[in-house]
Amino acid sequence: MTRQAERPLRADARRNRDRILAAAVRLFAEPGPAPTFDRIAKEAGVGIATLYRNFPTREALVEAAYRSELVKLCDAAPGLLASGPARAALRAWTGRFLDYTTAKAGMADALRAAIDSGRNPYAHSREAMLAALTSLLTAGRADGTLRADVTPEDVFAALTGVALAAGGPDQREQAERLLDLLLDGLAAD
Amino acid sequence: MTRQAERPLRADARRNRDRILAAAVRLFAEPGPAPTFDRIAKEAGVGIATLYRNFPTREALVEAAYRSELVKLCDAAPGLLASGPARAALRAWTGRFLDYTTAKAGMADALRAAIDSGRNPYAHSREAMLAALTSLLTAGRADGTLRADVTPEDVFAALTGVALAAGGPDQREQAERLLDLLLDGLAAD
DNA sequence: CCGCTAAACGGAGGGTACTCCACTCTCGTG
DNA sequence: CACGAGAGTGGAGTACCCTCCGTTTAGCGG
Repeated sequence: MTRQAERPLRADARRNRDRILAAAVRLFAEPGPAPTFDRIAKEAGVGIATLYRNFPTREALVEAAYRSELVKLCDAAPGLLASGPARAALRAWTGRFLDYTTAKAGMADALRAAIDSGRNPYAHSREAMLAALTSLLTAGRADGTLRADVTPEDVFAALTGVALAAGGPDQREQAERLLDLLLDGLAAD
Repeated sequence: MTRQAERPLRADARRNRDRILAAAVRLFAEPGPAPTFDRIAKEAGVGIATLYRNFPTREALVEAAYRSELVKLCDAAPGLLASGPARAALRAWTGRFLDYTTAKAGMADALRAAIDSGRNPYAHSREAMLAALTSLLTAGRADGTLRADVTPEDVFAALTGVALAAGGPDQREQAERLLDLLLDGLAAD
């Protein structure tokens, strides 16, 4: 049940998928509780089963709906590295990660699913995040400010944990402190 | 809608509550997927609304069902402190925390709810955990091995984040590494 | 162009969480 | 002991997630 990039979709299926994503982006941007799948399907003009076929879980839909913001987040790493020391760049990037995960309802839970990348719908998000973290960690190791024995996977899991445990609107200060704590743990001795 | 300790329950309500908890403990111990609320109510011999009145969410039921194990976990802190340095005691305790949160389905999510202690059903769990962490952190500060500027609340959130992000059965090694990382961040400079 | 195949469709129905409200029963007071 | 008030009850119904399966339609090959 992997639809992404394994086989070309029929034209009608492609159209429906795009319509679902457009509807989801629209509805997710509205204030208030998360829209039901039924509502998203109606907004897209497709049946409920079509929605599920394209996006088997809510996490998969959230991840796909915010793919462009994910790309922006990951693309920010080189610029941050160019404008300051690696450790500061990593800390800034983690703040942006928190912005990303907490700005949209359900994003932290989507990342939780992404940690277990056996679920193929998330492979793209996972790989992009790991690539960004790899560049940041590599630079920090090279300049001697970050330890060499922590993997991008572990940092990704730690960041997701922060987002899950302290991702609420009134928890931002706590989340920032947890990021500082993580960075302290990542510091080279 | 706070039932715990604010007003004595009628005898029949007390009995029903106890039966629900006994049924939940029994059913949670069975292998396989988490039991439905309907099943738990039937097992307890009460109506579904009675189950909800006593435990408004699944997290509340999980928390109450495993209260005794929570007590054991929190009671372990003094013994750990008596048998070794504070930092090692804290690390050992965090490992037990992970045992607690990952041994039972839904426990990490219950803790996620406990972080926001505005939800009164969780106040007991939260206070007990914070008390244990306070004793561990205080000892570490006194012997100079742990930094003084991190609160028990932040450590609790960080631990819950680890459990949420890396709490699966095949993620134990990663979770242990994240705990090590957290302890490194907590170390005094 | 036509026929065929299988990809894709969507509404109905089942599962589960959750709430409503008419009814029952405990407990406190006289 | 009797009575009344309100705490407590539970089955039916609602909301939402999710899947099944008969039907439709795109696209390929002759």
